[in-house]
Amino acid sequence: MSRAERQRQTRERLIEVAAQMFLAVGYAGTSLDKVAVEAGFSKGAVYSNFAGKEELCMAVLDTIHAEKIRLVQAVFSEDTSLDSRLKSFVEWSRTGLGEPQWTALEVEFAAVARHNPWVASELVKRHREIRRLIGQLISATIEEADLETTIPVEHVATALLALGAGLGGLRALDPKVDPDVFGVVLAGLVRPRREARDGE
Amino acid sequence: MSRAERQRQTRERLIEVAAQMFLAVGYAGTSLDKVAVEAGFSKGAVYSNFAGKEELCMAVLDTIHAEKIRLVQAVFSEDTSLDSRLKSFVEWSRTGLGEPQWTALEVEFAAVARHNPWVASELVKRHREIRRLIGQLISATIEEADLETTIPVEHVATALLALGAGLGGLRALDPKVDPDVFGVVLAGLVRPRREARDGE
DNA sequence: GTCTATACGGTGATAGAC
DNA sequence: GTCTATCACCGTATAGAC
Repeated sequence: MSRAERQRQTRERLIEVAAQMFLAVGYAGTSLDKVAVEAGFSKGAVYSNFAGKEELCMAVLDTIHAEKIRLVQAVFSEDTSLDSRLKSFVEWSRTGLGEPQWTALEVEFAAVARHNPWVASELVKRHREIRRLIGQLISATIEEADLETTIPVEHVATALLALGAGLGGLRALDPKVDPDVFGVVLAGLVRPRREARDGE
Repeated sequence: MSRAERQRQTRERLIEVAAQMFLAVGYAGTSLDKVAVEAGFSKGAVYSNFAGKEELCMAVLDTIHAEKIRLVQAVFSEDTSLDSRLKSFVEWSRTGLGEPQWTALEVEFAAVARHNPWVASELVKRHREIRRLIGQLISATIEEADLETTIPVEHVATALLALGAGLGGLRALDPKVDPDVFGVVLAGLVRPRREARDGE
């Protein structure tokens, strides 16, 4: 028991340190040796707990994802008016969702996946799940708000995921890129629902 | 004279070979040694013609950018109906603009810029120029077509650039991601212009 | 079973010969 | 300008201590 507990702590400590480094200097810029030493271990400890650099980064991203999803769902579960919740979401999307360091890592790691089928398939799983989640949130929200999307909801979900990643990438390079673009585009893709259609 | 000509040929040959490799296996996956040998030179020749891996990749991207811009402008300069030109563009955007290998490289290289201020500033220059170009094309097109964007044109330009990069990244991983999302979102962001406004 | 120590192949980069 | 030799560094693999 104490054995398993210690390993869990080692694993978590490695993930914690790795997360800081990956976010600060990117995937390629992070060396496993520095991660291990900074965490108080040797490089071999990393390989005892993770199959390699890719798996470590995947574990890091998974903890970040869990946190992001938790936050989004918390925002949409607020017991306030719809307007208030949407405002909270848009406000949060500017900082938390588009966080350049995170999005840049996400996007850099996706490039790594091109050489590693395992990473690719794992990422695809997560992307599909996230798009499903986004679609659900949008569907529920626009229904409550008597809005409709100007394009199919699945397309909106894919577009928002891609837009978030792309914007984060741009903003990581150029701080002048307007972080509001995300919310503005989202607003541009919905319109008031016509309760009673004329011709149909 | 023959001297300068030979060096120009060496440089072009290196860029040509490097472009193939960068696109095929990505930035990190490409080694300068293999590029040099494949081109018929030694690694030192690369360093005689380029300051390093980053500059070589930047040169590769510049040739690709020039080609893409040439194609887009050719499409919009066609001497046909507006509908026909737009159709050409949307058709081309599905394959040429969203080409996963290219977008993935673009996005991977942007991650490199985080350690290299020179790369960062060069990329920012190009992004701003491209957004300016996109904005011009959109402005001219929607005016001719009596359309208007639902959000400011600058935002549309930024959004399309980000969306293209993000979608390319997603599609490089997951072929099932719908390539039409780009065109659909673009269509969702424009609407017929009201010639005579009521209230204002 | 975990972690340390060490070694290996390969990379980007540099210095010097031609 | 180009090539060869060399260096420092990284991810990975393995052997052995506890």
